[in-house]
Amino acid sequence: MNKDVVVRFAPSPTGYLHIGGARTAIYNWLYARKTGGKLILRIEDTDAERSSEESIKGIIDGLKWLGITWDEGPYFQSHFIEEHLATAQRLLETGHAYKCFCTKEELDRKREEARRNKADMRYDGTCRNLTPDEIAEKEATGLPYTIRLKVPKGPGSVGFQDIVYGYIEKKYEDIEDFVIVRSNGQPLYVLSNAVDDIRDGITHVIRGQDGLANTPKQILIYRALGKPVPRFAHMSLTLDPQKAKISKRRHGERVAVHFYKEHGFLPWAFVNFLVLLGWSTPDSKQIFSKEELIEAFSLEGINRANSIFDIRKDDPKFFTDPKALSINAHYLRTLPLEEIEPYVRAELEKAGIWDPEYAGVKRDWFLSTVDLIRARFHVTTDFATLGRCYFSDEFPMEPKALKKNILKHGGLKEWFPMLADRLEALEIFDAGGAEKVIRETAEEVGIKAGILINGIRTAVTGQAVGPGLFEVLGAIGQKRVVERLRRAVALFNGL
RNA sequence: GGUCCUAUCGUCUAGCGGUCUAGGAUAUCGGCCUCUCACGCCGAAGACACGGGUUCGAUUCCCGUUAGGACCA
Repeated sequence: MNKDVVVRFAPSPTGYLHIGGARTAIYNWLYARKTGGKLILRIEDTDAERSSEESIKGIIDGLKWLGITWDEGPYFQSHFIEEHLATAQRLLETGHAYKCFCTKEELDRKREEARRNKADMRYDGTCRNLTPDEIAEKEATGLPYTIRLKVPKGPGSVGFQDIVYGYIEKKYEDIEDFVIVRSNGQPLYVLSNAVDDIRDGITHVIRGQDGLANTPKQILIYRALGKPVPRFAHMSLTLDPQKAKISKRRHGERVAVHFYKEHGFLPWAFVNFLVLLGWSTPDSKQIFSKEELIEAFSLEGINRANSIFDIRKDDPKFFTDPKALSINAHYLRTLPLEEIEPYVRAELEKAGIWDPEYAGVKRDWFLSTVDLIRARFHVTTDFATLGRCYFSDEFPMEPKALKKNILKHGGLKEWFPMLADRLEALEIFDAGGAEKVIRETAEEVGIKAGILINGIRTAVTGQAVGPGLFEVLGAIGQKRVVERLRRAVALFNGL
């Protein structure tokens, strides 16, 4: 293992794993695998109010489903609060931080005043220059205090070379002496996060662009602590079509990883889609195997502009980003059958139409049927819905198909039984044999073969569309085809 | 309000001063294939936010404007 690279994924367990978090996890994971480095999973659960066990489980399940593997952890930030506070104490002792006794009221007043003067409110450093005696005096009265980091005075600046955004610089004078420990004794995120990253030996911080703005503050903490500063790579954010940040509140389950698991996405297809949301190779390659992606990945390929996850809320044709569906469909029809077999099985089991023999004596039939129908499916759930007629005798009849392909041609009332008899009489029932029977019958009764073909398709599948009919008949099998044709005569009774 | 980031087809993006009459993917439309629908193949339409510079030459560099986003409050 390459000891030179240690990255981490550090989610807050305040909800399910959403696509933004998944993307961050994927980039960290890819970078670790690419460099032979180490990925640490750290749960930042210090917000006890909003954190939950359920959410931790959801995140871990989501990562596992995506196929993201980590080398260490999960660690829990809440286990290290003492260390965060001890670090603040050390900062106090070394003179890099100070106690601030200013009350909320005072600060609010100053803030209000600043607003009236159209100036920015930065902490004015009232307590920075307190003498030891003054501090002792205030402490003796039991006054609560926050701990603030001493930001250097003067004309300098903190800068760093972000791998994605380039050189970012912030003037000292634009940074106030920021709070690192609240008056109630809670460490702030900027501090906890930096302390954890130091302890875990993180060399590359790959995180959302929302961390960009407080990176200078964190660097100041590293410096005050005399620790080496890691490299930073901030990634663009994922927005909704209204260019608003995606959130559970606004978008519900649709932005959750588990939604895609439940709606028939293959995990790798989803990873492939997500990785392309804000990252690309110079040749704009679209489809990657895991090995290819690890090989091709680079932090430099991350786009600086935010990208839009094109969720379609009320689109009848696309229930989510069309590109995501397209990539999923691509994998569904091109992956080796054995790879999608378990997913199809899971869908059929969920629908209650799984036959254990599909994994036994009927496995060859099962795989070839999956192969026959998969080309026009987008998600694995389609196997249990659109593909139901191949695995169950109870399947819905589409009204439009019924009308157009069956009821419109009254002659089918006689032709269906005729075809049933002839197909039943076939000694070898296969695509070729069925085709011969159907075409000859069409000629005999003097109609276009298409009328019989489409009528039969609807009678045996309930649909107007599907694979070539003769292959369909071969897949459904002689007995069921004959039964369904005879049963179809009853469809005319409703007239 | 302050600071910072960003801006190429509807969407994801390539482009890192001339190779751009701006390439790919997806979505859309048309054609071929055909028993239907897909797949596949072929084709069409579709973008450099705006305004100034710099330069012999800007999508590319600089500055403003606008818009969006983030962070701090």
